[in-house]
Amino acid sequence: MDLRHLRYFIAVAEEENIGRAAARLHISQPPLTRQIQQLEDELGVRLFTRTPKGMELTQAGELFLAEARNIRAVVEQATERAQRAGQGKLGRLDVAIFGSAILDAIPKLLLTFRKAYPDVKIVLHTMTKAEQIEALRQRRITVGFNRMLAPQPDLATELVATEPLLLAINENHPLARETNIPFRMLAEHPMVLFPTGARPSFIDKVMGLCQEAGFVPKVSQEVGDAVTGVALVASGFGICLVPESVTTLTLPGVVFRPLQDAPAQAWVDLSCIYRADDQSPILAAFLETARLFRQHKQNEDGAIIATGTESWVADI
Amino acid sequence: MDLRHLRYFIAVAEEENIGRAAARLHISQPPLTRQIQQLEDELGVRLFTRTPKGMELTQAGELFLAEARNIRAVVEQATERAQRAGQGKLGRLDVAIFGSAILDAIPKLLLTFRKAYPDVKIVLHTMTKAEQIEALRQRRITVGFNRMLAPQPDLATELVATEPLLLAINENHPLARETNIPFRMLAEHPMVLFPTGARPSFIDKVMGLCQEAGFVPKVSQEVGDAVTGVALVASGFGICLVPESVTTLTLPGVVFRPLQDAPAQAWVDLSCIYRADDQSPILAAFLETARLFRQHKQNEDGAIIATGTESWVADI
DNA sequence: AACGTCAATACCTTCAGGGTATGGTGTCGG
DNA sequence: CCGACACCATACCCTGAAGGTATTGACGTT
Repeated sequence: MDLRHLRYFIAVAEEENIGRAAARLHISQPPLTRQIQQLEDELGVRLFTRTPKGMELTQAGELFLAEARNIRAVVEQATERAQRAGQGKLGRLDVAIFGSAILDAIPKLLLTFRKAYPDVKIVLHTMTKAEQIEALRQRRITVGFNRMLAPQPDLATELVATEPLLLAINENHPLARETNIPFRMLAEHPMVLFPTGARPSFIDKVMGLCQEAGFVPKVSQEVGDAVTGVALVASGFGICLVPESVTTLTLPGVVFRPLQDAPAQAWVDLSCIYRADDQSPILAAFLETARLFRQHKQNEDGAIIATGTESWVADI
Repeated sequence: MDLRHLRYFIAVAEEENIGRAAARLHISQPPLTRQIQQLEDELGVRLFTRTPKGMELTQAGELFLAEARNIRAVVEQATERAQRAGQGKLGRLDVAIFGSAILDAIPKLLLTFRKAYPDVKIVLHTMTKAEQIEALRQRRITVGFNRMLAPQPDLATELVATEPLLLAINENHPLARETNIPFRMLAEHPMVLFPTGARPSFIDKVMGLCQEAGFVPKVSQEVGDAVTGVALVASGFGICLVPESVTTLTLPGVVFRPLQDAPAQAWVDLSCIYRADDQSPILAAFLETARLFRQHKQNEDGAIIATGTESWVADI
């Protein structure tokens, strides 16, 4: 049996007349007669009673008509779903994020993507950088978010956002009196660094910047993530350099200050990482969304920094 | 797209290798390659990524595999259901019965049929003889049960059961003292007749028998159906000839007596009636069941009459 | 009786599906 | 580094099934 047989059968059942059905199907009458006979033979069932007026469905035919229509609908739906999946509009995207990445850019990007591709199910996984790379290789995730990604032969990265570094200080800290803090002033104060774990990491970024500014920072404590770092600042452990997005996290006693005279590299990247060989249309769609998102964000950046500055003023 | 494409696609998806899939499908590898390409072209979607190890499903392919399996199952089920419907094993049978027909043979026959064809939905309609004929012509019912059916050009009948006539008498009636009542003794006693309505009917049967026995019955009352007739007997309105199956209906004060010297025709038929042009396999199956049922019943008849007689003895 | 309207049959034609042979590409062991 | 191997893809031929035209057969209608 063939889908053609079903199409023909439905036409004949609806027209109750082979000639008219044949016209509707744009074929001539005899082949249609034959196809119907074939279908009946194959099923071993009379689907029609032939009357001088035309073709009339038997009970079995009546039942099979309902089934045939159902099959037609199911097939149509299947092709349509496959096509949408092929365009990345339907399916599942497994995304890994690291601890404090939920703070700003990523949720907005995910929201944008979900708006554009509402039938793609986004599954979030929290993983460290090393876990993300491992999971990508095992195809357990499609894309991961991280900072400071070392290039990998089989993985590609895409820059999602760049953020300036801010200084998190306890409000009672001497530096908190300053509005704009020259970068070299950091040399004198114990500093909380993060994250421990896989290198290269944000720690290396900070160390590099200090080195460039001509000093080696006093390390007060190394911690696992930004949230813990800011928490230690709140308890008076020292100062801590953090990406701007961490400011969405407010802890009592902590204030954020921009850096003056900071080296040009005092910006930190947020990238996403994915398999270089992944041709999945969903990934392609996601990366495209990320690209658009970043452009959009850059256009807004002036505004963000302006309002940001205002809020620091208000903070003082 | 074709069911063949789906079959091939499923095979390739399962084997993850065109060569093996081709072997499984008993075709050679190149045509299978082509069919898969065709399917992909038609859908406009890559279903597989070609690796040096073989064929690997894409996300869209994964989804389409599930759909394809579903379609395969639906098609299988549809053909199977159509076949069963063609054998009369699936569908609906609209049956008409008359008032007191529920008393004996019909429910047993319907039960037998339902046991043999459990997926045929039996819908019961209560109709008079005239209504049944009308409903058959309009195809609102498939088969009707009745007695005394006059032959119709477009309708056929099938004898389902023959039953002897018994006499229903009030226990205080003088005849109740007799065990075997000669038929001619009925001449002297007022009689309840039924059913009123369409002729020929059971009334004509009774009148004919009396005429043959050489008398004209004294009519006490004409009523609509056997149940009412027996009820009148219970109230002392007179005697009433009834088919044997009515004895399943016990009313206080009513006893049933066999007839002695009854004419050979003192049996009444229960037949079913159906469209002569109805080719429905369900009807055929039902008529076949009715035939078997009747043969079976005839074989048992001796026993039934015997126990019947015993129960008359017990009744006295 | 003649005509009209169906479906069914006979016979031809075409093209899609299947076969064989071969090419192209990546992986693996020597 | 190279040949052997395992894949899939391509080229080309062949057969059979689907479609076309012409006609028959069955049945109602005028």
